Amino acid sequence: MTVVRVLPNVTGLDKHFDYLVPGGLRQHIAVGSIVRAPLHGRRVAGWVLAIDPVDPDTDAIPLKEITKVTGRGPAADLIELAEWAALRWAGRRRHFLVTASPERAVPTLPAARRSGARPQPRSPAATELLTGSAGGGVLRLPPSSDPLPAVLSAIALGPTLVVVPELDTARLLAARLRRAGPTVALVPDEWAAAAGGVDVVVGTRSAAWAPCPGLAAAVVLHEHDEALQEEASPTWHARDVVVERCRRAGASWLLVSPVPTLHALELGPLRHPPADRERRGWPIVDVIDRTGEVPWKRSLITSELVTHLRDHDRRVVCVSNTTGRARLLACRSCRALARCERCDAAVAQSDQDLLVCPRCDLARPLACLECRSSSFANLRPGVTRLREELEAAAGRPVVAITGAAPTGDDGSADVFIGTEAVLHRVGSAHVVAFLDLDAELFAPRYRAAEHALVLLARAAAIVGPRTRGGRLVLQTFTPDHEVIRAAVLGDPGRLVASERERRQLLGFPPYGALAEVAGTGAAEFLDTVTGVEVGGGPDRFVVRAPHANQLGAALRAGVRPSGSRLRVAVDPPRV
DNA sequence: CGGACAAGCTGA
DNA sequence: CAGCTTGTCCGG
Repeated sequence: MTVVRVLPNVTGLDKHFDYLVPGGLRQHIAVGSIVRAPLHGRRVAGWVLAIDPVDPDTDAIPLKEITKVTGRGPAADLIELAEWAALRWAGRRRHFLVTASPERAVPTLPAARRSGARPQPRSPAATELLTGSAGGGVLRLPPSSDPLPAVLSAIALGPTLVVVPELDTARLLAARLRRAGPTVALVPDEWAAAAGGVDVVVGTRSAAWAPCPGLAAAVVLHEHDEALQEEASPTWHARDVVVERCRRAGASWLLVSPVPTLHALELGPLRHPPADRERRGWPIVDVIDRTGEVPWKRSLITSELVTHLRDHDRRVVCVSNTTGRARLLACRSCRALARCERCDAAVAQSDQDLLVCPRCDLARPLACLECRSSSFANLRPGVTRLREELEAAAGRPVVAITGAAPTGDDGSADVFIGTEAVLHRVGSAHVVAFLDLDAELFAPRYRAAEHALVLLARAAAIVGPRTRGGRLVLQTFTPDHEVIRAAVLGDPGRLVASERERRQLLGFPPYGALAEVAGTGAAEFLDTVTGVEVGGGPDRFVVRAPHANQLGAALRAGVRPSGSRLRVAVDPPRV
């Protein structure tokens, strides 16, 4: 009788078990199939990792039988990719296989839908990268330019996967592609159609794991966007999964962004339009040098800004980052209010990314007590007061927009103030003003400069190119900063050389691997991890190794002490 | 993870 | 010593 190796879909259990397959079920089973099987007195779902495994380490044990075949799951190549990702990000295979599986059972696949005609490639630069000897590359396009030609260049090669950071972008792109001719599956909703076979599979981060039989090419749009990385552990990044998947499949890949990350530039060659054309795609940048301000008269609302605010024909978006000054926080995953573990008071976020209790001064790492998530919503930022001041200066209504509030651009005002979330909520404006860009430029994170340029690129997409009057206003005490020069010249490449040198010198990613280990039992756990350099502590450690794969493997080989509640984040977005 | 089973604590 | 909690082990 056939034997299958099954990985149970059970949290906290990363072991596989062998089962017998009753004759009637054999024909419905393939590697990746989702089955039900008895385990320790219950019935659990799981994935078939292998059929008739060559190393049945289980000779002595009487095997039980599979109960049922639920349906299709991730194809064999994705099962292997999950194995790789589990090592790379020190996670469990289960996490990745859940992401790669349909939300509801798919007993049978629909027939393939492929349009006979392939689109003409529309972007010579994209085609060059996709068909080059490196297998792929990075395409830098100015902020508001249309990526569709590059996507069509990929589709011309065969079945294509397209990953974008946001669901709205995915929906829009899917609709545009359908109009252009190719057959499209928007995942996760159309997982079955994608698995059956279409010309293009489109989706957000999780689409890196979507089925795409015959994969010939993959495109990641907005490669710089943080949403491409999973916030919860394992903190995998869609860019890296897509590139590894393509390498294994012999497919081509393309990373598109106005401001590609150093991580992307390490993966393959870069192409971009001629300097003058790229620059025309960026907005006008007004740098407001605040170094001349009288210290006791400092205000975030400068006279230059007031000029824009008083021009009632202009929509103005103001960005003020309140990092380190949040008064009230709630967990983004479980919605619990961040409270002090000793006295239960609501805690504030300090400048050092600690949760600090205003009542008893106890500090702890940025992690939810309920669910260990480190992502918090800022419920009471300092933006409220700024809104009133702006309104007085502008003489018209000003709407405050923060990450937590469900408000957006409802048409009731043409001036907005908010944290960087405002850049996601307002679709278009004439001017975006960064009231205190230095807070971004000098944030205590190794990726601060890169992130600041990402914000400027996002703002640039909101106001549009200089040829249509788009304008950024940057208030700063460091007008010669490389990030500002890059924006002024419309040349993101200006930041790359200095940033690369700095990171190489300090061994920061991508020229070295970093992980953050926090939670109870972290110290004991790290005692069992070998071949890495450990710093920080006592409740939050930074772990380093020369290469990401090495770091992930070392962390996964570590022994978690009983009762430990660890959060392991490889390549954490902010350190 | 969650069921099984052992060991520890409590009260009549 | 039944009845309950707490902890550790392990699954095919």
